[in-house]
Amino acid sequence: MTKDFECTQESYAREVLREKGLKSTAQRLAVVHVLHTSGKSLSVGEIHDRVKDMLGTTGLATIYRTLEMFEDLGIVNRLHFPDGRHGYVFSQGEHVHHMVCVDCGGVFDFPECPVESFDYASIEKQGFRVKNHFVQLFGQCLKCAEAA
Amino acid sequence: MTKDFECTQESYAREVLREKGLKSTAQRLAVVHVLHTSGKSLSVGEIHDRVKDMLGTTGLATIYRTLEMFEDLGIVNRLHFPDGRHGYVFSQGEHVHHMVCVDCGGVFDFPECPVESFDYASIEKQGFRVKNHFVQLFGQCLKCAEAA
DNA sequence: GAGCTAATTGAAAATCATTCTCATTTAATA
DNA sequence: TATTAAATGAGAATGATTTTCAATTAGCTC
Repeated sequence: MTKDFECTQESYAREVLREKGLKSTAQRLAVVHVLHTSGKSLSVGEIHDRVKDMLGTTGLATIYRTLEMFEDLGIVNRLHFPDGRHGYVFSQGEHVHHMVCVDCGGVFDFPECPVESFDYASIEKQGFRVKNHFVQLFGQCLKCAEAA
Repeated sequence: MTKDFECTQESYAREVLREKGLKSTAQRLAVVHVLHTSGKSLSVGEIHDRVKDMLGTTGLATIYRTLEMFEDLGIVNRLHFPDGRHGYVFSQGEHVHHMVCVDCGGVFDFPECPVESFDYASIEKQGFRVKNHFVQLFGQCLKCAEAA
């Protein structure tokens, strides 16, 4: 499956896949497409529905397999919501964190990492070696604040 | 169910429950007990098993109901693991974050919040109003580092 | 461009996690 | 001790995720 025109996100994914010897299937590229054009995080079910719209029949298991693989590859980030649900957003592997609008579900990046500049002294005093971290902000976006 | 001797964590939970007009049942206090004596976060299933050890028969649904309620009351915090699983730790309502040892699963608090001192300027420029945040560190604890 | 092969997929079943229902029990209060 | 609303247990129901396996396909090679 090759298209004449392809956005940078799809080319990026294609490239990462090739580097790992993985195939750039229509399903995988469709997942990239729905995620990066969505503007908000999507649940597995939403991704599945949109990919089905694009490709016709598509198995749910494929969506799960793709998302798991993409997370390992740094192509998607998984968000955790307070109610236990998960959402997925496109990522190009940069270190960003996400701010989620609790009203509309919109997701916005913020590149400055609050944890990176944090002084770990008190933690390291106890002997911990911090390897990575998960940060997510919840709040209200401009649009929803105005609508309220 | 009243005991002659009770640890501060159980008294604390009992107090929070009473304030809300909720009952201090054996099951609820057992959940507090297994969580605060565990030293690491526990899954729902682990909590269920340990509570059953303490009380004999106990319904799994009760554990779920208790954990959900306790989270609302600030008596427990829920952790999110990279693989999608959840763990629960005891909390006395303070604003702490958790550092999880990826080897032994041990959980350690750190009271200094990296996000609270963070300069939100760039985010607020875009109109976001940050309401709360979720932060979790992953790494290796002293014991596991020494054992390795 | 056709053939080859390992990777990938779809569909359904299997598994695991979570919530709901409802009859029974119990903590808290009087 | 009696009352009553809150809480529980058991199992069914629901929902999320993973597995299995036969059929399909992307990415080579020629």
